Formats: sequence, C-alpha cells, structure tokens
Amino acid sequence: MAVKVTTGRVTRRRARTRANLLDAAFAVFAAKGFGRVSIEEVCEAAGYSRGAFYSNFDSLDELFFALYRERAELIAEQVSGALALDGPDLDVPAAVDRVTEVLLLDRDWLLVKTDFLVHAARDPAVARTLLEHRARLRRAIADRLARASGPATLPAVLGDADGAARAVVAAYDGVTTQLLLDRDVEHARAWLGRLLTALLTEGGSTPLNP
Amino acid sequence: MAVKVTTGRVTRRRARTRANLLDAAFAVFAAKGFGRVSIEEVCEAAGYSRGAFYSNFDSLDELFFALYRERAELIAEQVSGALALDGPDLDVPAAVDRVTEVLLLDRDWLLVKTDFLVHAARDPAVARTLLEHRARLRRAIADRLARASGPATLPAVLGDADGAARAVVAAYDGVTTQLLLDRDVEHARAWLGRLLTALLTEGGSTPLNP
DNA sequence: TGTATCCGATACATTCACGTATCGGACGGA
DNA sequence: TCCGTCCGATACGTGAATGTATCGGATACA
Repeated sequence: MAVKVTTGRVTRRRARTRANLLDAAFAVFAAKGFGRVSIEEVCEAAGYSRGAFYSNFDSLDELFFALYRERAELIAEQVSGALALDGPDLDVPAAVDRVTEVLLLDRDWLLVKTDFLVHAARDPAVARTLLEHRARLRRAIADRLARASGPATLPAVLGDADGAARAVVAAYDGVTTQLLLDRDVEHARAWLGRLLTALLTEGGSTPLNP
Repeated sequence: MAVKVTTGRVTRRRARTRANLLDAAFAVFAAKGFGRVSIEEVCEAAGYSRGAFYSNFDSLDELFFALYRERAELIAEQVSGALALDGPDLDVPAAVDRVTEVLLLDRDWLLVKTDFLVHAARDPAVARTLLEHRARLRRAIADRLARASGPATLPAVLGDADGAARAVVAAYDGVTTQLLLDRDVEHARAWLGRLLTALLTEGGSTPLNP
C-alpha cells in the first residue's frame, strides 16, 4: 500500500523523497514520454533505488496521476492569479498576454499534459479528473469575462460568457498542438493573442502589435 | 530489412498480410495506446505470428509511422473532396458540416492521431512529417477560402486566407481535444461549427441551426 | 543518548517482450 | 504438374523490467 493508513508519524524524509521522485519523474516523462519510461529510469534520475519507489507508489500510473494533479493545481493557481491582476475592467490584450505567458511557457508541461490527455482519452475515470481541471479553468475565465465586460461586447455566436470561455480553451488547445510540433513559442503566443482577440471582440478589432 | 530491395516479385500474399497487420495495429493502437502495445499483441490481433511482423517491418515505430501515413493520406483526400464539392461560391456552413463530418467522426483515428502527435512532439523528424500533412490540409482550406470569397469578407485579425486556414485548423485541434475527453461527437460538431463561423464570418453572423 | 519505528537499498525469482535463426509450406511461373 | 523462391510459423537465447522479501541504517521521540 502506498498510502500509509497508520496514525500520524507522517515522517519527513518520506515527504522529501516523494517530492524528489515526482520532480525526477516530471523531467523523465517530459523527455521520453510516459509510455517509454520505466520505473527504474525514474528512480535513477531521482537518485533512489526501486525500493524507494515501491515504498511511495503502487505503480507508475499512480505516480503519473499524482504528478499531474500537483502540477495542474499549480498552473490553475497561476492562471487565476494572472486573471485577477487588473481591476474591474478587463484589459483583454494584457490579460491574454499574462495568461499565455503562464500557459505556453513551459514546453515540458505541455508534453506531460498531452501525455496525460492521451491517457485520459482511454480511461473515463481519468478523463473525469482532467475535465474537472479544465472546467475549473474555464469557470475562472468565464467569471472574469462576465464580470468585466457587459455581455453585449461578446460575439453572439459564442453564446454567454461560458461559451466564450470554451472558445478560449479551444483556441488554447489548438495553438498548443501546433506549438508542440513547431516549437515556436513566440509565434504561438502572438497567434493565440490574435485568435483570442478575434474571438472575444466583436469583429476582431485592435489586432495586437506585430 | 523490411523493405525488399530485390527486383519485382513484389508478391501478393505479402501485400495482404502487410495490410492485415496495419489494420489490426490500428485497432489495437486505438484501444490501448501506442505506448502500451507490444508487437505480439498486434500479431495476435491480425492472426499472424511474430515472424510475419519481422518479415514486414523493422520495429513497431516503423509500423506506426507507415500506419499514420496511410490513414493521413486517406483523410486528406476525403477533406479535399469535401471542400471541392460545391461550386465556385462557398457555402460556409455546408462546407463546415461536410468537413467536420470527415474530421470528427472516427474516434479511433483521433486517438491514434493524438498518439502520433505525442510521438512527433519529441522527434523533430517525425514532427516534420506531421507538419507537412497539416500544411497540406491547411493549404487546401486556404485555397478554398481564397477562391470562394473575396478577401474582404474575412476578419482582418486573421490576416490573409492562410491565416484564416490556420485558425480553422487550430479550432479543429481545440475541439478535438475536448472531444477526446467528453466523447460527445454531436456537441463537438455543433461547437466546431459555431467556432468556425465565428472565426470566418465578419462579426459571426448566421449561427448554425440549433 | 537510547530505542522503537520507519524507510529505502539490495538481492532474488519471475515474467515478459524482443530479435534471430531455422524450417516447412505456399505461391507463382514454366 | 513441378520446382525454385518467398513468406511466415516455430523454437530458442537474451535482456530488461517487474514485484517481493529481507536487512541495515536513519529518524523521531522520550
């Protein structure tokens, strides 16, 4: 059993090695892809032996899951923070800049996230987790949009603020796909900016500075 | 060597088993994911022994690559066909309907395609192949857009027809991601339609019939 | 500082997938 | 029908990764 049911005594060394294993796993997963990584590789990268692994996790899947939860939580907080920055009226280009900064910067995270998507696409239980994470992000965006601009300023086709938020997420996913292939972060950020302004502002006025 | 360099004698049985292996591999990859499939599983699904496999391919990667090429070619033709259907003036909603029909219908293909994306994201050589395939599709879309509607009818933020085509592909990728998770094809098609009309028609007029 | 507990390293057995080498039968041309 | 060639099945050796069981040292607490 990886999760100790015993009372307290949560120990300290344990927490450290667990964190080390997770960090090492992130690097290894990003480099080789989840499907091509063995337990031993993770342990080696972390500087531990397999005994440490089996003392902390039941399987590589479990570690992967924990890893995703941890990082996704982090990202979600960063995005919420970036959205909350400016005052009651939303500066769309600035907010877009800040959010894309967080979302597109770390290629390793994009890789691991996509691995997780592939995983989730075949396992409904895992998919539910990912959908919840996405829903949380989407809600944060929708709230921000609804709070800032009167609904009149959003294009009608997208429906309400939630629809607009869905569009934002879709644009983000689409740009991510391309970015994974061409590795051009600057282009991706500029392009995402264009897409979002085209989607969010009626008629797509005020393109970003080239 | 998997590719016979010898003259002619291309044989017939060989072509059949190769096709059978590819078909079986497609099903197995879709079901379990490329990273979790062994050569033996593919052979078993196809009704052959490992000898047949090694007589036709060098590695599972090579088979995967061949498989992707084959199917991608097929899809590209279908999309081109769907785009070429109506006359000189383009009926955007109808064309969108036809194209999404082709692109979103086969969940197995989406799964395999995403596996391939993950693969390509870590191998520049493979990425180049995928980028070429995407460029071909994009060009078909751009040509259609440029030929049909005067450039004035496209929103300015997206730039020229090629920019609009990029936006279409991004929207497609984004919707695909969501579809992989929620498995709601009808919703995905409707949503993609909305996105595309929002992107392609100035101001997003004429939403699709609900 | 002493000690009971916890943690992670090591050693082991086992399973699994791989790649090869060889062989018998199928295929296609005369 | 016969025969040379080709193809795919079988058997084998090999290496890798897995999961477990055990042990020595570290850690937390008195």
